[in-house]
Amino acid sequence: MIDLGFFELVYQVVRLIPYGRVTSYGAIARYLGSAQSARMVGWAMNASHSIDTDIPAHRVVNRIGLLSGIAHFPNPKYMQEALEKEGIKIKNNKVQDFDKHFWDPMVELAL
DNA sequence: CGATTGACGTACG
DNA sequence: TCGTACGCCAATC
Repeated sequence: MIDLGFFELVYQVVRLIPYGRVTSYGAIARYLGSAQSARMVGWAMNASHSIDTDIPAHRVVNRIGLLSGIAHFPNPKYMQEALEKEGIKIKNNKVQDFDKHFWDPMVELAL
């Protein structure tokens, strides 16, 4: 039985992030209705390591496109490499053209 | 069981 | 424009 808590909601949204796109913690939080719970999104990402589901957490960055969670990955450089592999340019742990690659669940999913 | 922290973001000075 | 304070909710100490 799936525990439809804040975490599962976050996981579902993150899983919907298309290839070559990125989003922010705040965007997900707002989509879930808890605009000021961006921290919880990060918390959920941290817990994503423990779950079986494949969570493309590397596609989730903070509002400025900074890879704030890079240090929390098994291999820190995996996040940057994964993003670059998807065609996203990373400079100084920051997503270039973040606005172009930004995937807003509220817009894309047309809430 | 109470206090602190945390992969963030917005508001205010 | 930059720096500091607060909120949100769950997990950890």
